Formats: sequence, C-alpha cells, structure tokens
Amino acid sequence: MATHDLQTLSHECGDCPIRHRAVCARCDSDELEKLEQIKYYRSYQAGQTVIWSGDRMDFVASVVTGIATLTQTMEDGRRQMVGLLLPSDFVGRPGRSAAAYDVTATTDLVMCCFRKKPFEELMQSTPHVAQRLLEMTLDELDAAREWMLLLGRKTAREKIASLLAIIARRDAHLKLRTAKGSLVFDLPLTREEMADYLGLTLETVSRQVSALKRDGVIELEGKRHIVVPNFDRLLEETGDDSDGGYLV
Amino acid sequence: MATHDLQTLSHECGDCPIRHRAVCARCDSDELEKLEQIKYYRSYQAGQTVIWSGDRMDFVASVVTGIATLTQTMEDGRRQMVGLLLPSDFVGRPGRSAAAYDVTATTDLVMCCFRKKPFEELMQSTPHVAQRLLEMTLDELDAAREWMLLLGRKTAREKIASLLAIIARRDAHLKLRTAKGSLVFDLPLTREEMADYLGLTLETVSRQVSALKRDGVIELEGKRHIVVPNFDRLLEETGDDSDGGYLV
DNA sequence: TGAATGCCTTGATACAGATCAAACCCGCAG
DNA sequence: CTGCGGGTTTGATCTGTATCAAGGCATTCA
Repeated sequence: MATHDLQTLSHECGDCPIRHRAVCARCDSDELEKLEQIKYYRSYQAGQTVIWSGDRMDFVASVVTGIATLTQTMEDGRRQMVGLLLPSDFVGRPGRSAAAYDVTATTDLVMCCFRKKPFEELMQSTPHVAQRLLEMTLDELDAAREWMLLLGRKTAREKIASLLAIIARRDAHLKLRTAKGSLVFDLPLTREEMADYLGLTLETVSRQVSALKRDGVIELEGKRHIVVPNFDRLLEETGDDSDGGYLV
Repeated sequence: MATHDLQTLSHECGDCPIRHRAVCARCDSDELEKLEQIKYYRSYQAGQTVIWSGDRMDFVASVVTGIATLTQTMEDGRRQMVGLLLPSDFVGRPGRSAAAYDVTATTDLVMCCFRKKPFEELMQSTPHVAQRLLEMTLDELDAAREWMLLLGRKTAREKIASLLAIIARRDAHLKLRTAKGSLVFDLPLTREEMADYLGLTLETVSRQVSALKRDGVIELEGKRHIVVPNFDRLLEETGDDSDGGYLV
C-alpha cells in the first residue's frame, strides 16, 4: 500500500503537495530543476524505522505525506520524543554523516530524499535553499523551546491539552470544522507515543484524556478520533497565555 | 564596573575574543568591515534584564563576555529557562520584530549588537553570515533536543549532574584542571536559576547538590565553586550513554 | 554593632504522577 | 465464532519531587 502511494505520487515538483512549504519553497524553476536531479522518493509503512540514531545517513529529506518522529532513548529504555515531523518538515542535517536520533514512521510515510553530497553543494551555489532551511530551523528551535516549557513546567492535564492544540493547529489537513464550529481530527499518535512526546507514562496519558472527556473539553469517537466542541476552552486548559502571542 | 569593561574592550573585530566562534566566524575582511559599520557594544550588569518577551527588538547580537539566559514565564509565574547563552552565542532572530523570550544577564554581560535592518540586508548580500548562523542554529536545536530529554525523562539527580557536566564542558574558559586532574569551575547560576533550567524547585536543586557532595561526586567550596575530582564519575551520574556520542 | 537582605540549606508533609496489575475492546486470522 | 494480540482503560499503591516552613550564613546598610 505504501508502495501504491509511491506509484501514484506525481514526481513533478510543480504539483508537489509541499512545494510551497518545504526547503524548496523559495526555489525558482532553475533551482528546482537542479533539485529534481538529485531527488528520489522513499516510502515507509506505519511503524517502520527510517533510521537508527548513530547510523550512517547519506541523505537529507522532506516529509511529503504522513508523520514521522524523532526520539532519543536512554540506556535503560527511557524514551523521549524530540521531534514530530509533519508534511514539509525537514529531516537530517547537512554536514553531518550520522543520524543523531531514531527516526520512525508513525503513519505510512513518503519522503522526498536528496543525496547529501549534491544537496550540500547545491546549498552553496543557490542561496534560496539555505535561506529557507535557516528559516525552518529557527521555527523548529522556537517549537523546541515551547516544548521545553511544556516538559519542564506543565501539569499532565496541561500537557495533554497542549498536545491536542498543537496537532489541531499544526496540520491544517487533519483538521476540519463541522457545521457547529467544532474542530475534528484524528490523533496520529498512540497513547504510548503521546507519552513519549509529553514526558509521561501511557497510563497517565490515558487517564488525562479520559478526564478531559469527562469534563467536556473533548469528545472521543473510538480511541483516535477527537472532537473539540470549543477550541478556546481547550486553549484555556493548556496553561498558555490567552493571547496566542503570535510573532512575525 | 560593566561600564569599565566596555571602555577597556577593544572595538576591533580582529582581536575580538569571539571572532572565530560567533556569527562572524566565517567572514573575510571585507565582510567584517561591513559588520564593523553596523555594530555597537552594550553592557549590562548582573541581574539586569536585556529585553522582555514581547518587546520590540530592533537589533540582533552576539554575547561577547558574560552569560545570559532566555526564559519563558507562564501567567501564574511558573518559569522555564529555554536558553543559556555563553560567549559567542547569538541572540535574536532575523525577520522578527519582537523578542520571543525574556533575556536576562546573569553575570555582567557585554554584547556586540547589530542593527537588525542592516544585518538582514547583509545576510542577503554575504552568504558567510547566513551560513554560519544556520550552523549555529542547528547546534542550538541539537542542544535543545538534548535538554528536552533531560526535562522529560531524567531524575532530579541526573538533571543536576547533567547541568554540571554541560557547564564544565561548554565553556572552556570557566574550567581548569588542577595538578591532580580534578576539574574546577564556578557555577554561573544561582540555585533558583539552576531550578529554572532543570524544571525543578530550588529546594530540590539544593538537596541534590548536597547529595552529590555527600556521595563524593563533587566537592564544594562556598556555594558556587565546584571541584569535580573525577569527571567520568560525574558523567555516570548523568544517565547519558557512556560513549559521549560525538557527531560531526 | 545590629538589622536587613539575598541566597542557600534542611526538615516535615502533601500530592501528582509512576508503577504494578488486571481487565477491556476490537479487528482479524484461523 | 473463537481465540489472539495490540492498544487502551481503570484500579490500588508507591514514591520522587513539590510545597510549606524554619533557620543559617554572608554581605551590605544604617
């Protein structure tokens, strides 16, 4: 099935779904052509590991469709997710030869890969790729700092509410508004993955999700399908400043 | 006294202490000259706030000497440090007009500031600044992810040991080896600042520092002066993989 | 010289979330 | 339909860290 996705995917950058948000967003048609020459698609099934931390990694990539995670694991098995990669997000680091984190597909996943060496050369010759990558990296750093506040200071309930808000906000494709104005989306993570994201155990995640449901902040259909009747109410539960604090 | 520092500081980039590690590290003499024209120094006393989150910020800067912190504060006063800035580290974000975090000088601090507008233009015209900034931002992102593991999964004792190891490692200027091979340095943070860094309370920090001392992992002279008789022993206490896992 | 202040330590107790354990739900292969 | 396994929920109990409270040690100020 993932193979099928790959087959049906257009290989033309022109109508790529992430054309205007990925590293290539700023490229003109010349630059895009150069990228075309070094790119190739790979797909992974849900649950598959893309790379293990420490492994040699001779490509960088953009997530085209699906969701991947970056996680760190301690010797005794404690795990912490340190990145959640949605379509258009970038994987890998130019100038580094080994993966720093485990990368895992949590849904079926398609990535647009670039061989590292030519990509690095291309970064030198065309400024638009490097510019865009800087911008994306700065955004990721901001997200990481938001995440640090969550991990260091928020309660379990606030953590869950924050994660739901992030997912609802970050991937416009997943979210839909119903007639009544409720927000509806599917959780792309298992309870255990949520726990790894939030620095909790899966039992605590389960309990707090149940609590939010009991309190009417969310509704559940099955285990994964979430309805948020009142998004502002959810935001109140996150503990964040009410004014979303949007920065340019 | 901070004023005095400012006076005695050379204003020549050529013999600037951070010349080879800051954003300007890759610049040739032409580029350096352009930077000279838009730079100016500012100094702050220990404890002073450099900027408040949300404030207009019309400059970016490099830390020249001293230490600054980035912190986020929740409405009810919970605080989380999200950045610890040592000499050569970069403050601010090109393309953003307001500060995203509180920036505070924890020691006397001298910063080399660039007016934002001209700096942004310079980033367009000279690739070396943007390249170096990308590299530094990627490093910071890695550090942030390390920090996320600490916040999400480490015990209080591991957190303290990790912080001590980071400080001992990160600023070569602060650390010294004695004849016997002990590592010696001064803590640049109060117990409360350590707590904000680690997602703990100051009482827990105090207790765990005492515990590490009692167990012979560290020795204290006064409250701030640390002696680490055996650095490997300290590393064992951090919970990290024994092989430092160095990546290029 | 004493009072005030800032930073730190230590103790007693409370509680949020971890841990251990059992059972549930549901899609699916036999 | 039945049994199985992965993901999930819920309950009982434990524990690490927070919280509340008091006191110590320097340094500065009066």
